[in-house]
Amino acid sequence: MTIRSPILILVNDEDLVFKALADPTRRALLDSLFVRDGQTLTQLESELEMTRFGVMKHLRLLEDAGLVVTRRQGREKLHFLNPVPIRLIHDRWIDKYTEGHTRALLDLKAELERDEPEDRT
Amino acid sequence: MTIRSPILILVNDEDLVFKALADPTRRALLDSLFVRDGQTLTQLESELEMTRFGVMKHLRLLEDAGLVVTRRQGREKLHFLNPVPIRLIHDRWIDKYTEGHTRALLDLKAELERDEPEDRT
DNA sequence: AGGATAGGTGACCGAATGGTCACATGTCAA
DNA sequence: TTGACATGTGACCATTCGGTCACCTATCCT
Repeated sequence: MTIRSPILILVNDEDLVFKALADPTRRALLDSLFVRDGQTLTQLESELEMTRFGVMKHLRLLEDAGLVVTRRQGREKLHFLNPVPIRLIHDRWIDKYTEGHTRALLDLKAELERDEPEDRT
Repeated sequence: MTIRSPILILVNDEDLVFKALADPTRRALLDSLFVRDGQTLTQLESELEMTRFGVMKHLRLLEDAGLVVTRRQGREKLHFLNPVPIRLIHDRWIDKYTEGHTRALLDLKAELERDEPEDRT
């Protein structure tokens, strides 16, 4: 008999993770949870220019992908950010031996952008 | 007058990166380049069940996203994996103070899966 | 109890995406 | 120079995706 861990369930399907990250609204939701964890649907909706139904649909995809974990509290549903799938993406294509080079490039990039700030989505 | 670095051009639009990663064929291309870097279009096509045109279209998106860098050599075009955008995704949602916890969770997951191997896409 | 509030379901439509093909350009090698 | 090879372009079609709405269920509070 094998024991099935909750973590295995959280990060089951990689395709769901990448599909979930492909939408800017869903990335904004992750950003919001990164700043303040455990928000409800209504709280998250108030920060976006979208209907509640749209936000709900996006949160559903994030939850299916394991990027967001939820906990019910009375009639409210709290949403929490789960960093594990993101870390797995990193580990997939970043070689441990070349990770130093990547870090060095990013440091250089930050150095250059300090003089020339650039707008991002 | 400001100097525009090549690195800034490589990682310009985050949306292109996530859209590029959202397709399983494009992820397979990155996997192939991770194993053997600098492959041509024809080499990459031979590993996939798809027309040359389809593969070309996918490589175009990966290049626009900065995930793949190319170099022409005669009539051939060599493709190289660029890890910088992946590292940026990681840094966005992995807090440096909680990174240890994430690593610990993944170690535990690996421990559990050693007894119970699971198939992935 | 009963109204207000938080969350959920299924259908629907316009827009974007994945994949293929006919055709075109540039390069090597005999 | 001529034919073979590697790569590129634009149009086209089936499918998927993002967002909204009408309608429904569950919980809280007076």
